[in-house]
Amino acid sequence: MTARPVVAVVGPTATGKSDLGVALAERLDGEVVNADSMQLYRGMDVGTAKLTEAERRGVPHHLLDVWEVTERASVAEYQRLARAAVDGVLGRGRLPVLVGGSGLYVRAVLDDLDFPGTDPRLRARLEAELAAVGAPALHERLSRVDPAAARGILPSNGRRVVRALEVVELTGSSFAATLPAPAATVYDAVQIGLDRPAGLDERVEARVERMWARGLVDEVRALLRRGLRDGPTASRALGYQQVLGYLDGTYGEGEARAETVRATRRFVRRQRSWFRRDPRVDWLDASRADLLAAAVAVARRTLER
RNA sequence: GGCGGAGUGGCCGAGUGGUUUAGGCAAGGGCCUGCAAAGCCCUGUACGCGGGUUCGAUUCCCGCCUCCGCCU
Repeated sequence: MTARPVVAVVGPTATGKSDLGVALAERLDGEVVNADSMQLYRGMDVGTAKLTEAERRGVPHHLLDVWEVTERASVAEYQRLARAAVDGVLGRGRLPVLVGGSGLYVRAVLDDLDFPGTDPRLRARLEAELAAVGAPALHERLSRVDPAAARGILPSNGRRVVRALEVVELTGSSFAATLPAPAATVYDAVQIGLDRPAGLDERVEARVERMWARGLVDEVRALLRRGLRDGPTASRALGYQQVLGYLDGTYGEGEARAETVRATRRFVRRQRSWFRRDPRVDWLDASRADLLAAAVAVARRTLER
């Protein structure tokens, strides 16, 4: 058995990662650590397809419901929390099962990523400038102070230009604009990639239908009272964003639902493109009958080496 | 049957007698170190059919077909 084992279940949404995570934890004496950026929010349950208490079947779950919807998400903070959670599980002599489709979050836990700091005031200033002069102008400035970073970021991508400028101003040194090759791992991790080459579109549709049936609109109304609109991250989550649009009349309810389906499909494409390029991911077709056995086999093969 | 209008890439939808042949959506591909369910980038030579005019027709003319109105 390796020293610091972690089993990660990754891949696009609506493939059944959460269920597999629970099953794996049961079989391998594990505890689940969430790696889904939106399930970190308290009160975002039906829209994020968070497992219910019953569905967790007694398996401890970490890092669900830790942020208020008004808070801006932060990978760096997530990294601290998640590493602490994983280490806690290991300390109990159990197996951490990291489950989630947020690519950067998964990587922040498993790989040796170091996020330079941030400063709210500086960030606010840069964002104001972005709004005033536009992304290309800021990008030009970036190319003067940090040409390498500028080359790695498209002039149109305001968000990333702002972050790069922030890091440069804060640290006085250059912003490493590209990820290191996926190699430097902090844990002895297996990444099981779950996908459904056929039929995922239908599942996405069914999932959105279910979200509505289970009261997504009411959930959003409740979150509104807790400041959802002021949350820069939570208010943009799939489903939530569209219901907000419905509630203020931007579109009808049916339209909001259809738009949620479309946006989720686009999201699936982005998730695939993120996870596909990591050669360490072992892919399994989620529709196979012996999925759990296959996943257990993959986990054991890698961990008991 | 008559009159009028329309037929454009998967859908919507502009437009023009000829270097780069709109745009939007959908679809596909990609990027990614502090909002990542976010942000950003790339990819489609299509003009109903047959003739004609022309150096050249998606664009002009004729016929046909289909659709939509109105009339009989």
